[in-house]
Amino acid sequence: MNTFTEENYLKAIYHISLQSGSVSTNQIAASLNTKAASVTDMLKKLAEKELINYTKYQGVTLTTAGEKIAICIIRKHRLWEYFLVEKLNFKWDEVHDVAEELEHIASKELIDRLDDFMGHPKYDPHGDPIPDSDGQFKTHELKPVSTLTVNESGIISGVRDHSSAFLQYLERMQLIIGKKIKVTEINNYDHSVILQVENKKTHISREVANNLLIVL
Amino acid sequence: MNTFTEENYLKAIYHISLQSGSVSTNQIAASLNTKAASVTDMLKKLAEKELINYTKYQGVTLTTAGEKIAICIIRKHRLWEYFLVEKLNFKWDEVHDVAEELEHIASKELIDRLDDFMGHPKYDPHGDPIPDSDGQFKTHELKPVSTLTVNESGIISGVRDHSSAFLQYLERMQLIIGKKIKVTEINNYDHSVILQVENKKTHISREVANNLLIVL
DNA sequence: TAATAAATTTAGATTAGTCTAAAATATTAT
DNA sequence: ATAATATTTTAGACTAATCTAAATTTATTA
Ligand SMILES: [Mn+2]
Ligand SMILES: [Mn+2]
Ligand SMILES: [Mn+2]
Ligand SMILES: [Mn+2]
Repeated sequence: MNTFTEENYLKAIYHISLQSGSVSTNQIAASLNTKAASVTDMLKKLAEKELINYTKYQGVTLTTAGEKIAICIIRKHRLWEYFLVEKLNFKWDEVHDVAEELEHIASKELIDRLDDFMGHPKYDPHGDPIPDSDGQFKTHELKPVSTLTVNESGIISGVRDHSSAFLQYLERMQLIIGKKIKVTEINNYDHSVILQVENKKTHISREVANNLLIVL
Repeated sequence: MNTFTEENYLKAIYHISLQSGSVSTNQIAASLNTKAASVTDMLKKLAEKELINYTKYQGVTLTTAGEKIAICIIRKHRLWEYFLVEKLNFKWDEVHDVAEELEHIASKELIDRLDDFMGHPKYDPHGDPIPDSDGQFKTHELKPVSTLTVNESGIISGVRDHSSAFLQYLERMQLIIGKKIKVTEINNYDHSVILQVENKKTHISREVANNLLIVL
């Protein structure tokens, strides 16, 4: 098996590659709060184990084996987050750090039974898809509220920023996964947006509109 | 906070001291499948942190702080075992190894909410008491079936041997926590015991009778 | 009490993961 | 194309946890 540290590197590489395509040493270092020199050392080890493709100075990609491990960790992370929110009544902004620990519990049996126990949820509390036992999951195409024009509407389905500050703000504003919203006005000057949410109007900044994701 | 390794040492010291009173370097090494030299190194570190009282060649005892940590780990271990059996349908012989990992998840909030979720169970699946949030727990006085005489009875309430071989055997024989048993006969030659369990008779060896615990 | 055996500690190495500082390579801008 | 800058890798050192082998201390037993 792999160490916690190796698992965290694989997960970081997976997440970065989803956004930027290629994955650089510095990106990994930033994402794991470590130094580039440490990353280089670990990349050599992961390449040795054939979990990544690595050529000096050229960045890395996951091998099939590496990606499988990364997705398995992400499955565990998101299932535990779902458990914490749905069964133990944690708030959606409180679960990430505990899930960072729980995701490294090895037992596959455990996570599959937990999945059964909760009825095979498809999305975690932040709207991110939960891979199934075989690592399969579908990404629904999400777009930021900021891409909508006046009178367009959608259903809140995810967040781009996972920070607890942002999550707490959304909860306070009742901008919660599953709610239907409609854009009633866009401010010409600062691009802030006024939303119709149920029977209330809510005014959000451009930045919030950029980080709040919907499906049509 | 403490490392997993430190936590495992504290837990081992706690368990050994319950049985043998004093705790020697070799006992710890045996219990953790490591070498005496490694134990000595760790004892120095734990003494430095004031979690144990240690004088060279004299064995160790836990300080109040050390005992508090040990009990906290044991609470987590036993609550997770309860969760695995009661909520995820694991068998009682399958949960120990996973609990050995889960017990090191740090969050106190998590374990207290898990405790709430399950309704504050008092005993784990093997009959061992679960310390409450403040580390308090009561030990009911258990005695081995082998101490009973003919016609005495009791309720199965714990095991002395936690090996899966023994647990699987008990389950196969339907000798399960909570069942009432009565000694109907004791074999003079090999000290094996015949039990009345509900409407059936069950024949168990001296060794099993020694490792199966009851309350009167 | 002195010799022997057992338990424990020390000395010196090893491995995983990390760091800083310096060297090498790649990128960008003139 | 060359110089300046940014990125990445290497070199060398550190900590935590472990090991084996040797030295020391304690316990046993003659
Ligand atoms: Mn998360
Ligand atoms: Mn999430
Ligand atoms: Mn156990
Ligand atoms: Mn148990």
